[in-house]
Amino acid sequence: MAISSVPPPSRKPRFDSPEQEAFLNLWRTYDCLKALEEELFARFQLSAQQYNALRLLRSVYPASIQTLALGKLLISRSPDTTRMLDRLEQRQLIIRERRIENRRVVEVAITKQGHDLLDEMASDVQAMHERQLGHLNRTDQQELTALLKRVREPHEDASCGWLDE
Amino acid sequence: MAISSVPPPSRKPRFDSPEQEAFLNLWRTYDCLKALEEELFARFQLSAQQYNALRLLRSVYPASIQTLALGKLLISRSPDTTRMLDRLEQRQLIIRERRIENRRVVEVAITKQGHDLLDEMASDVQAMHERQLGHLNRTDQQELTALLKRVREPHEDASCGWLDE
DNA sequence: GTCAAACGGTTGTCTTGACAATTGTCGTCG
DNA sequence: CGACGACAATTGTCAAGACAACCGTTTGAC
Repeated sequence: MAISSVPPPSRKPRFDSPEQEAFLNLWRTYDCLKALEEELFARFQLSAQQYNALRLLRSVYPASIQTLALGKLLISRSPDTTRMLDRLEQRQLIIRERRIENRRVVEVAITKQGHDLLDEMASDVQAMHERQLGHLNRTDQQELTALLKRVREPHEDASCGWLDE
Repeated sequence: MAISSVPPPSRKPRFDSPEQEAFLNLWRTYDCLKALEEELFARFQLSAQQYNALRLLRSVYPASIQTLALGKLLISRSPDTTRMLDRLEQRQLIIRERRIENRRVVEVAITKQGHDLLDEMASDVQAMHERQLGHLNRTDQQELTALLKRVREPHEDASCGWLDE
């Protein structure tokens, strides 16, 4: 089979359906904003997931939370919570402790160093979010958030419930 | 440092800013819909990126396209186009051919088998998109798409221009 | 012509995510 | 008490993604 190298003769429709167009735009937009995130987090040697884990741990501080419960709270389901926490523990940003009364569960909490790191990052994170979405006015932001929630609504009960609210 | 195991004393605000709330919703929603995609594509032993590559190749058929140009058209930037195409070529879904007049460039095109696979998947893909976003009416879909485009607008020129339109 | 820079793609290497099986622990039922 | 199933977490393994260095090729300057 030979390959012709003439320019595209007739541009076919870009999307097969409006649903596909919406989803591909969602994907593309997420990917676009994610790049801004990662650029920032990389400077602190963190992944977005790790940052969110720290953020969640701070939100329950001074209490702690079980490993699997934390995993469910994370934005994207990650079956690999253990190893992600390993890396955070190595840097002493979190502390893990096996319960005495139930040795199956491991409680996770953020440390002083973890708090300090979040504080150190705070202003940069705020600036990054400003770059990401600051050009939308408050109304549009709320509308976007509302639309996204409605997109998830029929799926929440299935595999992707969000317990962080 | 001891870990207290009492329930959270006072729920802290879930988000640091409306921008963060919007972005985390975007992330979560993308992740949620992606799960539906992957469930489908896995049945055909494809990744979402590979499916989109095939879709793009079909859209320029019978012409072909250069490797790097295809990489730029893909939804999320992947520096690893070569190996992804390797897998597609092994299954004879695409064909690659080094140009004679410029031996640097490699032209990529979809094959008969590639077309057949897309045809075979078509109805399932349509049904999946229906499940993803079918519960939004046409107006809301368009509004979501429009909002997402406006989100990307100031970033397009930077690292994430979308050439597929 | 010859050399150097730019280009297109490929390969190596390391980290990260995905899925499955395993370990250790607890509750419970016989 | 002892065995079994359920549960929380960990570990093993493999495929994907990220980043950078590396060919082969072409172009252009001199």
